Amino acid sequence: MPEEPRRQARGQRRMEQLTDAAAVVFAEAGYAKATTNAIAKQAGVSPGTLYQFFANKEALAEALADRYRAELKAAHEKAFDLNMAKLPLPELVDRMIRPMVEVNLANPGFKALFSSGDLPDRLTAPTRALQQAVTGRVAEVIAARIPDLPAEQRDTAAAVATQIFAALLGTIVTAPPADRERWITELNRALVGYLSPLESA
Amino acid sequence: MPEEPRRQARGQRRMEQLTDAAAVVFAEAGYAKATTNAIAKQAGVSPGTLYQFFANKEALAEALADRYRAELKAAHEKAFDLNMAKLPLPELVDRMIRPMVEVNLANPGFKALFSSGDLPDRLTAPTRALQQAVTGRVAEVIAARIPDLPAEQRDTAAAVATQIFAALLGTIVTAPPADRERWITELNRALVGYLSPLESA
Amino acid sequence: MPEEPRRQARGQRRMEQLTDAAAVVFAEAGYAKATTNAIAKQAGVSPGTLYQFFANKEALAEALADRYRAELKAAHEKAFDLNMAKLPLPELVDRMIRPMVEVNLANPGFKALFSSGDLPDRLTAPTRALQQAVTGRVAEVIAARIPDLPAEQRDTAAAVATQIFAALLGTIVTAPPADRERWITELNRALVGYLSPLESA
Amino acid sequence: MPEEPRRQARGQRRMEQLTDAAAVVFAEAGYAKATTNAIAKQAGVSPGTLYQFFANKEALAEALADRYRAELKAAHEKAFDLNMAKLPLPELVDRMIRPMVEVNLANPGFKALFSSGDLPDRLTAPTRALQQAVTGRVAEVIAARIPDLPAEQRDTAAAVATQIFAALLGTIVTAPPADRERWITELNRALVGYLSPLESA
DNA sequence: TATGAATGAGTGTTCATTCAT
DNA sequence: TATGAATGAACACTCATTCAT
Repeated sequence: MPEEPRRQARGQRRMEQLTDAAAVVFAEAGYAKATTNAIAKQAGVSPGTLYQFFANKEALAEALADRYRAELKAAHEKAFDLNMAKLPLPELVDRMIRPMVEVNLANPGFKALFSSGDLPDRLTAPTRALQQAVTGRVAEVIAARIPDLPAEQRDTAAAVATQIFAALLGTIVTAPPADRERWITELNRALVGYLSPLESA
Repeated sequence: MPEEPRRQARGQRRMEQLTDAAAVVFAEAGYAKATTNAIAKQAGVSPGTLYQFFANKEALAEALADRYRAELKAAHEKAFDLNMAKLPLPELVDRMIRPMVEVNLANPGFKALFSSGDLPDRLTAPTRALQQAVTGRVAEVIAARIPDLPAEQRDTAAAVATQIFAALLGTIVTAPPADRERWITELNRALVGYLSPLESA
Repeated sequence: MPEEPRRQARGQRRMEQLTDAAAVVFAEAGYAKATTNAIAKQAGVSPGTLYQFFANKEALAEALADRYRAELKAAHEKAFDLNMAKLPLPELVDRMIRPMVEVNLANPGFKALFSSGDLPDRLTAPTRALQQAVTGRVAEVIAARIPDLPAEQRDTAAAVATQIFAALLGTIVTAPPADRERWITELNRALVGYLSPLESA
Repeated sequence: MPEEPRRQARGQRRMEQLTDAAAVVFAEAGYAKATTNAIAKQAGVSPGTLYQFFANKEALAEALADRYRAELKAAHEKAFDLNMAKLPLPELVDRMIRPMVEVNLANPGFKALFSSGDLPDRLTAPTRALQQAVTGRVAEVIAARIPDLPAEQRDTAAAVATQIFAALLGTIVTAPPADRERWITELNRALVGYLSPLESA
């Protein structure tokens, strides 16, 4: 009797249902104002069921952040490999940026978790994890491009670049689609401007 | 008998007491989770008193934002004048940045209002006003330095610079004091990197 | 498994519990001073539960008014039919009045909703609905008894009769039981006195 | 030095100011929802001053009721004397009713105190006093007209008549001026209908 | 007398979370 | 597993009343 696997599969589906719903509600209301009851309803499920799978609102955010992390990673792996690290910097930056913007556009809840100043302390954890996933990836690319850069400088640069990216992401996503390209260009220029001096060091 | 002025003075003091308290509580809890009762208690005052001076939580935030705006302006005016616009860019940026960092360090609630993604819609107004005060100032300086730059490019640059600044502000303020200088340097490099290409256009 | 019906039944019971409690508290304190927390406590339930079933205090009053309307209708239908419209007027009036007085005596909150001057504007709606239910019934009876009476006169008479009734209801219900019959007689005389001239028109 | 009288005069004026203001606010908001601060503001006075003259909200209502009582009495005395008690009943009733309606129309707060179902228990006192002033006057007239009527019946009749009057007053005052005369007629018919059988007893 | 800032218990309402079914 | 009724502490805000000036 394949009871167990079936159950697990069902559970898996439920969890996705719920994180999907959370993404929608976080996107509409922001994390702080999102209510678990609203998320449950959006998932077509009772509040009790939600708590069967997630210990609390925060756990839901964490799961969502994990999912975004995975999606981000997949998008990057698909669009980017370390051989590209030697491309001209503006092009390299462009190739880094685009998939992230697309993941963002495709996932309305992303921004609520990725760039948010007003969260309860404990939620900073998943937010930070999400940011660090990006930072780590950026650090890798920098390492591939400028192998001689001391680790500390490299990590600092990656952190700063990520923060610049996070800051402008909101503007890009919120902007009318027609303006989006312009803001992406600005983001590119900002990152190139910041990173290029490192290469000649 | 200076009855009236005395009373007004008392009212003035109370309002400061309350915005002070709001700053503390916003800093600790963020705007969304800050409670008016907590603010009143922090001010050593009953909730009713708070509402004698401020119509609601939002009004408190607005008043606080106004105060920060004024303080920012004063700090800038003291430390900076447009003659400096012709200094070497890194130095210019440094002179712009430092007073803002100091105002921030001195005002724990600043960040909660200045860089916050998760606010009720209506609060976006004071937040935006605060950001725009900065953006405007930056635009002025750019205009003084690169008079031929088209207005649109100038405003875009000012907006982007402000957002980069806002993004790194958190890191600077949160960082252990020993690391602060390092982060300020990075912020400087980021801004210089972004802005310098404009000069040769 | 009769899960669903059982749940619904429970919900139904809760709603009755809550309207019962509201009736008691409205009766004791009047609508304006009645607090939802007091109603919840009277129902032996937490405030949150109250709001699971009723969107707000007003909704509770509306439900209560509806219930009274239904009870009134039932009482009338049981004790009265239009064939009686041809009885001698005093007897007819008596048969109209008695069931209403009884419903009133049995429902302590009735008066608070039926005859109340000091309600928030929006609550006037259920109050008015309740009064109009009575007015409508009275108009029907008048129509059956005096078919030739122009509609406008009939409706005016019904409205006035209802108001006379509402005015004396308080006295009747408040009076010591021993005096009640006396006041009912007076109410009867008042209504007969007002209505009888219409018959000879 | 005429200090004392001047002071008293000033106090008198203040009290009038305040009862005037209370009348306005009661009329607009009803007794329950009227706030003492609103009354003070309407009087152009601070809340503290209000409490210098009136122990509480209720005392204000009492004073207002007293004033209305006096005004009513004056109006009646001006328009009516006991010789009229022998007029045909409809005319007599008309002469009783009109001045009261006029006082009502001229005093927007009257209704809030005279016919109000939803008041805190203790306020019932002034309301009742107001109603009893009317009842007493009606009883006098009945006594003059039907001297042989036993006191108990007379008082009952006066009470009932007053309540009928109170009930329809709201309709009359609220109605569009064009309809007012019609409602006054109905009130007259109701009272005549109720009272005329007493005469032939 | 007059002021108006101050009080604080209390209001209607919300929501993360639990638990009997 | 799933339900959804139930919880209750907490929230933003109000207002009759007091009191230092």
